[in-house]
Amino acid sequence: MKWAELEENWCPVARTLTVVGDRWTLLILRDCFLGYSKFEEFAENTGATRHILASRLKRLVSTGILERTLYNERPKRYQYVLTEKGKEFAPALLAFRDWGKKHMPVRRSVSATKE
Amino acid sequence: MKWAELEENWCPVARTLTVVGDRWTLLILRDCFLGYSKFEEFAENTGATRHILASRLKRLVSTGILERTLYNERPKRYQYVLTEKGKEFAPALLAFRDWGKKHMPVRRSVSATKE
DNA sequence: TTGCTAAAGTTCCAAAATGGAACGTGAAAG
DNA sequence: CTTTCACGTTCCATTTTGGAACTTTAGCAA
Repeated sequence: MKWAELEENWCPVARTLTVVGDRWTLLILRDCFLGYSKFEEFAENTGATRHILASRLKRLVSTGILERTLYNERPKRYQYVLTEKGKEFAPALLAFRDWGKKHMPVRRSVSATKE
Repeated sequence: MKWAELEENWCPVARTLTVVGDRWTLLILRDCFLGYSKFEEFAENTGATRHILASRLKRLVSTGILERTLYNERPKRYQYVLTEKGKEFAPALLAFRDWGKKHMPVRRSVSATKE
């Protein structure tokens, strides 16, 4: 089954997944809620390759979840900000966060200092 | 970046995505909440191939979200049911549902009768 | 005016994941 | 015997992804 077909699914969960049903998109949105808005910031914070990042941002913009706006004229620099539609995704992200906090503890036992 | 690395991410959203961050896993969970529990039911309702379905179910069981139990002795038949950990994913699924209902309307204009 | 840096992408290719269909298994039913 | 059912597994071609290098536009420094 292809992505496109899922868009017409009777189930709203399935349709939602056509936009955020992959490994990186939700991490980009998380960054947006944390106040980040630039390509380089997303690249660094999410760990997604620039390649994938570019395609995900395109999709988020084309679906009206993010808006791409100019923040510097010369040279042209763009930033991505949440639209109202995007902001309304907050409850889902919070639910993921809460569930993860409770049920997905970080394995790595003690220390955060390298080893 | 690999899946495994995301498991140790500081962010609970990222860690949650290591389990449900793909196209099909959430649809399987949706089915579980709708009362389905069998391999064939998931295959039919989600549209995932049996191949992928088997691997996703394995992951959901290994992460303690679903439990695989025998419901028929001979021949051996198994079913998958939500654990407490799995049931607590409900808020996330509901958030996806609500967002999808509001922001991802089904495109196909009228008729449901084929064309 | 040559060189370095920065932001935002794009391009290329090998590696990994996925889709689809066929096959395997154990047991009941016709 | 032959089908059917439920639950997977296997195989291979197609897609998607990861990673690194490259591109473009322009400011700033030497």
